[in-house]
Amino acid sequence: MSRGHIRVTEALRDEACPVTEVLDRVAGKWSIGILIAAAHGPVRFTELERSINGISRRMLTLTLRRLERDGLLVRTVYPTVPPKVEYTVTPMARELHDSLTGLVGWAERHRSAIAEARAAYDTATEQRPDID
Amino acid sequence: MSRGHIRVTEALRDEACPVTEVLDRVAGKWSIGILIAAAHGPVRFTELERSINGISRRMLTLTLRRLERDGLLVRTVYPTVPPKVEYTVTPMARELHDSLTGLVGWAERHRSAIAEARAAYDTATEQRPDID
DNA sequence: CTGCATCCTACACGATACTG
DNA sequence: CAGTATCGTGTAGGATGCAG
Repeated sequence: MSRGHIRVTEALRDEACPVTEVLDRVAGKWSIGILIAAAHGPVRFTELERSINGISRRMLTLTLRRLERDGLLVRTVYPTVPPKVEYTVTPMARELHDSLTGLVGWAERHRSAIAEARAAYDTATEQRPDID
Repeated sequence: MSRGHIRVTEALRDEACPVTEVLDRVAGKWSIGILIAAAHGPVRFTELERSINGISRRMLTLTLRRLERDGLLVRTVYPTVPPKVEYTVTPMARELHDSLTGLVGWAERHRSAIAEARAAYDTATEQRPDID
């Protein structure tokens, strides 16, 4: 698929908005989980697949590739008979770790509060369709 | 046990995916920008629209609604002749601020490094056997 | 074991126009 | 000023199957 001109657009947008830039890299449903799981040391493909609950093989591969492309992960292939591949976080990605765990910790602390806020909002927002 | 890092991944899995939860809330192209922009005090709709470069009115509204629903923003309407609406971050959202600015700061520090990593990766990947 | 190819659906997002 | 309504696009992500 040739998307050369698309890259230009992306580059322009990234220049304009550093905030968007963060999200484009760390966004995705599984990026943070992978980065945290790999933060402590080299992790194998299957190891990630098992530890990250709910991820499909396809998304694991795609996310891994994108993180590798952005220089957040290093992929090491051992040409053994059963293939062995290890993913290691780069120093750059390691700098992200604190913010990432901060995010996760925040989510854990406020999970119930958020659920309540949602329920309250939805209840208050529920309009009766038949108000004549 | 010599494989202590396994415990971390297991912990991640046991959490019923708080990671996904964070992203579901903070994800979206504009959430972080809005939360940071509103962190210093009440912000009006148009004020946000002007300060966040590139956001459409529709996405601003949608993101605002979602953040409000999750209890991260409080929406205050002043029934004046020209409508006035202010959005204020909740204490819960304020706790996120450090992690958020951490992310943005990280992005700014490593922007060029990431761009280089991307270019290098793409160059190494575009080894086309035959050129059309 | 570690992927890639293909098909498909959901939804995030943008553009535009209209409104109290 | 602060939205809502509608339409169209791209793409993230899931399911499944094949391969080195």
